[in-house]
Amino acid sequence: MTAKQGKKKAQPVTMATIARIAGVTPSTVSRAFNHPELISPETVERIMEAVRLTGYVPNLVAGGLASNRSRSLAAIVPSITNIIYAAFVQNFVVNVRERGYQVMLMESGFSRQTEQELVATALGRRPEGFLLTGVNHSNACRRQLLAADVPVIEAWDLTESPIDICVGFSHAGAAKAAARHLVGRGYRSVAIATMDDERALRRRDAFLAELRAAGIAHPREVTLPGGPTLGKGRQALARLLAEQADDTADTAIFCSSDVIAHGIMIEAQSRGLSVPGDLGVMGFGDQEFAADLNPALTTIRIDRAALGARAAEAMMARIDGREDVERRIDIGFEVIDRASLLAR
Amino acid sequence: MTAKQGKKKAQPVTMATIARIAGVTPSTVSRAFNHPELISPETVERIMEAVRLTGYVPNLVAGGLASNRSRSLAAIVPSITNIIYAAFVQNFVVNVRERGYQVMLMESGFSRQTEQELVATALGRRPEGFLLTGVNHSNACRRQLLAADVPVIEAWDLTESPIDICVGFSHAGAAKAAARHLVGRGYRSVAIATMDDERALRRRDAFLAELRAAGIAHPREVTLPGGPTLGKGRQALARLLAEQADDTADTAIFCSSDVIAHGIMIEAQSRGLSVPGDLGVMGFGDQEFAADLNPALTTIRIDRAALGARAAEAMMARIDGREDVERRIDIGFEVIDRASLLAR
DNA sequence: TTGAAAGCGCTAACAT
DNA sequence: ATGTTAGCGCTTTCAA
Repeated sequence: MTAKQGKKKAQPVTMATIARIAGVTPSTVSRAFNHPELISPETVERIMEAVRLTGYVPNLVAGGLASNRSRSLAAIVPSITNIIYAAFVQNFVVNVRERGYQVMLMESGFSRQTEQELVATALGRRPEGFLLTGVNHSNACRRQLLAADVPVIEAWDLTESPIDICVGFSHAGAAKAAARHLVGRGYRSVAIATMDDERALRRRDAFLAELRAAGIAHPREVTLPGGPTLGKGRQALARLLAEQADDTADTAIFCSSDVIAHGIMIEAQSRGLSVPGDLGVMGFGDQEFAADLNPALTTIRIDRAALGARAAEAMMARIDGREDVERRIDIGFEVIDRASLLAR
Repeated sequence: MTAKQGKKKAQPVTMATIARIAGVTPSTVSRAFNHPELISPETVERIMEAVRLTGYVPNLVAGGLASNRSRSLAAIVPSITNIIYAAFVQNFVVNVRERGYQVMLMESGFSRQTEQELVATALGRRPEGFLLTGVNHSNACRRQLLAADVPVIEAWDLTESPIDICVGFSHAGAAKAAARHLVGRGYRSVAIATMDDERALRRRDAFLAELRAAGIAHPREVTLPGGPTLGKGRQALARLLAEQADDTADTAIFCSSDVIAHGIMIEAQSRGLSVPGDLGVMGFGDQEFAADLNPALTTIRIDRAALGARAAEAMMARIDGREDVERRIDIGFEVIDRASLLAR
């Protein structure tokens, strides 16, 4: 509108524009934004006035190039549509935003290969740090990350040898706690319905081992590929029932996800089986809906908000150059005892 | 490792490094990446060899500054943890990725004020386009977007006067279709359980109007604040029942979300009410779980994958400078008839 | 098909 | 407290 000289294209307002209007040099404008304490209040005010006047928005990509600080972070999760990861990453995003960081969110689909490709792509934008899911990455991926020499937070899992920092909980520990809880409830016939992703399988192994240790002989098992859905939960029970049609009584099923547990409860209901009367069900994750099911679902709570917040905190600490950061942050888990198991 | 001269900090490999190794100038390297057809195959090969050797990753922020093309897009959705929006945006992301675009995903929490702040922040990174949710934005927001002079896709809703392009469906139309479906099924006693976000309220209004037109006098109504949860669905039925304890028979409830519908089904079950026998339930969205409920949920399907894909398509068309793009893309909706209503 | 040169919009020593 | 001066790592005319 106010294009002077009627030039073809309205030339964009840059820091130089602001400097001219405020009667200072660009460096002063830059300082007014980044280190206002170095500039006299009056000058800052004049500059801000010019900013208001023009609607100037500092170009962060230019700034990033000059300062070698992109103020961006890369986050790679297995799935954005899985609320488990969405809630976690959301908390991470909110926490780093407060510090002026923008996150580029990417989805690996549980594939190490994809993860690696995403890391490579992300690297092009020079993020100042990476948030990864899990601790199992391809060698190429680790190599690239190491070469980039930026903080790397591995979330959702714990390892003795993180790339940089890991924040999560012991999947084996959680699964063992589940097994003990079931055994403690008096269940001697136990089954497991599990997704086939790495962490779920790790839980399965620990769960089975703990059962064996408790003298429970032949736990039934059904593995479900891909992401958890109600439909897969229903199938899981259907399959389990097909295998041992006669006696489900006194059986409890541990699921790798609350969603699967929920599906099992629906299938049970549709077959006239009562939970927990005819069948005990235990979930994993303590999603929002777990307490609202009927019966309310016994499950294992993972504090996803804390996970995101701690990851953000660790990331910021590293970016600030602090070396005193814990390299292995355990957020723990908690067995949440509700009504979907028999109390004996 | 191979830091020559034992200098303090291993200086990063840039385009100049590659140029030196390949025996060409930086401009040739740049062309090899962006316009390989202008370069002799042998030269390209030598350059790629140097890239492999060094693990060079082009700096997109420098490139973006030089070319004034950030190859990034901003997307603002009300909530990332609501699967409805997550699925939509996921499809958008996947589709623009294929074209080399990275998206910065932000969450407005259904607040116009927040949305505007996010737009302002995003602008600093000079995205080449914006994906917004809904068609209702603050004036400041519209102004900024207009000033930025980039493509803006407004999704999930349709309007006669989009900022640039809108892709969505008629919420009024969908709600009316729901009302007609219920009336067609013979329901004369109808209730609505709705969230309080803008689009849900728009559906409610249209739903109520259509009922009125059909001569249905006093539909009961319960409004639920915030995001949809199973718990809120349960509460909704509890409240409805508290108001008309005597006769729920022959009543159908239309919900603004499948999740609410699901909660209502759970509450009904816990009270010994049969669906659809004692109570009809209709959802909205056709989420993945809807078909797996017991009874399967009658609902209105919104093709979220198509929504994301069409939005991406429109965005890319605009970025390519095509002017022939439809400004108002209707993806429609579909009544999905399942078992949660009585068939009379 | 390739090179030379001039910037993109900003930041960060180094001066003053 | 502010100005000067070099870049940051790339792209893109314009030449050759």
